[in-house]
Amino acid sequence: MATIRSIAEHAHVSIATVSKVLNGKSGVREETRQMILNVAHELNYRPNLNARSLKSGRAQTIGIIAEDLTVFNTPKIIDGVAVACDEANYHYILANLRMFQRFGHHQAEEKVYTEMVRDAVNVLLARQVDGIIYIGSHSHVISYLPEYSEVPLVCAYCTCPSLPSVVYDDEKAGYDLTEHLLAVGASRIGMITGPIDSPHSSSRSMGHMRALYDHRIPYDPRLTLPGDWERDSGYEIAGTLLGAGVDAIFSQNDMMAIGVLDYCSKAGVNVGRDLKLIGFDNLELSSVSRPRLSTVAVPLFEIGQAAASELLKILSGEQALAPKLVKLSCNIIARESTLGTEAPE
Amino acid sequence: MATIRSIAEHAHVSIATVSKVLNGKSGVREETRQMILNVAHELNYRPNLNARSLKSGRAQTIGIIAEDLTVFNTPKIIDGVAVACDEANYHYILANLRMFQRFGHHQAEEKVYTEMVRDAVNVLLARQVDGIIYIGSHSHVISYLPEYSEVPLVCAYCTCPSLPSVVYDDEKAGYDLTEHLLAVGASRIGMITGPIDSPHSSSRSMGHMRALYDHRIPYDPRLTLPGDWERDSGYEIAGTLLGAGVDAIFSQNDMMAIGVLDYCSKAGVNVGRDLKLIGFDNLELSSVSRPRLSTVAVPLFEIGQAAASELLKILSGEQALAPKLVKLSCNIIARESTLGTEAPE
DNA sequence: TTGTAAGCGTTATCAT
DNA sequence: ATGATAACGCTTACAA
Repeated sequence: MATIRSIAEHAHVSIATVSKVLNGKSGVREETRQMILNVAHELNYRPNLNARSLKSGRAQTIGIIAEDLTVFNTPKIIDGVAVACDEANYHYILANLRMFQRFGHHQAEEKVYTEMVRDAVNVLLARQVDGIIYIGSHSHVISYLPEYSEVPLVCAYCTCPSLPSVVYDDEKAGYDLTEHLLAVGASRIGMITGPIDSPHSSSRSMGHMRALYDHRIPYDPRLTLPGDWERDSGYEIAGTLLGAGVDAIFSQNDMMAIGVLDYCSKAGVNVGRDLKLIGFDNLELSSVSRPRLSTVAVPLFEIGQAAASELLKILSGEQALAPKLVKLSCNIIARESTLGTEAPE
Repeated sequence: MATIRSIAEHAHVSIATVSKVLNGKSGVREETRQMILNVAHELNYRPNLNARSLKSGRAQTIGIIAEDLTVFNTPKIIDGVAVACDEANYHYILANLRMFQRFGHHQAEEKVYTEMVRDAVNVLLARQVDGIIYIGSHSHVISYLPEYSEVPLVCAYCTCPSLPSVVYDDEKAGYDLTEHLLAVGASRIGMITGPIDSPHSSSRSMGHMRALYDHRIPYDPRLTLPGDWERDSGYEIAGTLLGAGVDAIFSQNDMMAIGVLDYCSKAGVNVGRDLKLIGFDNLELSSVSRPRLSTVAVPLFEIGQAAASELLKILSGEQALAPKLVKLSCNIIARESTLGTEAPE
């Protein structure tokens, strides 16, 4: 590999001059400058970033810790981080905890997590990253992040009370989607929530109720039933809700909404016309069901971008490292299940 | 950050001694050794990997170039690479080309790709990676990889004629799945291929025909119809094939198989009993359709692992860098669409 | 405008 | 057994 020194030799100048040229510093005759540039190009010179970082103390690199790369949200978040990094001329190094691959849905002991995270942080730190972004595999509160790491840390798609965190806004999504339901003519809306202890559920429900209130529609609590995020619970609750005479259902995730679709297809309910249905998550599945499912898209890419830009701002000194919660809005994806089938087959 | 020097000071020894201890070299008194280890631990010492790589010339790091991180296969392949790296005590750096995000399905000009790849290689090389794994976003032949990069290069999920490449075995999958269809009682099998110029299609079809031949079943070419990978083509061709009296359909991807399911549900054909149906790709979708779709799972994780292990072998000198094609077997995922519904709702 | 030289954190050679 | 020192490729005062 060509080094700054070999260029200096070929160009018959000192390494300092080469360095200046390569770093775009002034104080070099244009002629010399061109000559050096030519030589560098001929030699196919590529700076050794490790050496540069060693010298300058800044690696222009951030670390990304992903709880699990194979969970469907993660790649898009990383994509967002990557774009923000590119724009800021930063690099990134990835560390994959493989939590889901390792433990599945089972919670391992907290200290196992703590250890895994600590190891990952150490590896990243050993590589001299200037900061770290932690990407949760689902939206939860993280308690096992190092209280104080030597570099700033930002959470994406999860929150840590002591850190800047970027998440999406469940409450607003619940509000917006309810307005959408009302806009397409719903007047009696049933809701299938997740398990009662889910913070997602309570926020989404809150948004729903607030939207109803703002539209002067009384909220009937009997029309809200808890599911377990799985398809079957959607199926069962759909029956109950339909029996109670709802003309719309807000299913708090797509999987349960698919269950609702199952029920309706069996019961001969025309979803989109007789029943307005909306899910949450924008699974690929939702664009493929019949009818296509209206749903809520979580701004994954944007979460990544925002997390990176928070971190970059901290690194540039533009902003202090302080607890902070950035909430990004979700997008309502309106499809046939609320709009109706324009062109029936 | 604690350095080797600060440890030396605290321990009242020279940095050379510290280095020896930290690298497990002999020639240090056990007492001194323990003392240094203690100090290092107290100071929370972490070696500066960049400095180490600068000095030693080896970074113990490979680069991963992903054509597009958000394409569904990619994360699992990376996961495989990551595990292999961890085991070998290597690190990895990711570069994401975002091809699909940038161009969608449109092919950009070849020189655009060439440039993107060259840039990515340069970035990785600037970070002193010892080798590179190139992950295609779909299985294709790559022509735009640098003829000669300064480090070894291995392709995963795509092939490059001049490089070691790890892919899955379409032909064998076609063979195996046909045997599965025969095993569950099929005797007249229709096949929906992709576009005629797709190499996947020809390999899968070849495997299919070979399996029929081996089982002494005459291949009826009129039962093979080309689709376009999309759902609608599955729907249409299903009608034709069913009209021709097939009792099984091999749809060369899941999406078209879903189209077949659409048709059958409309036509009142009981898939799993009256018609055996198998897809290809193991999309999440396939486990959620009704009936659940039998399909072929591509060994993504294993491809990543194998690619990494090829590269690692080359790096260790255990193997020379030479063109080579590693083909991994796919798994048949048998579900209700070929096994029938054991417990109908 | 150009060059000299120190030093970033390591490793490794060669003295002591 | 231990330590002094050069070198890896680079940046950056400072000197010329």
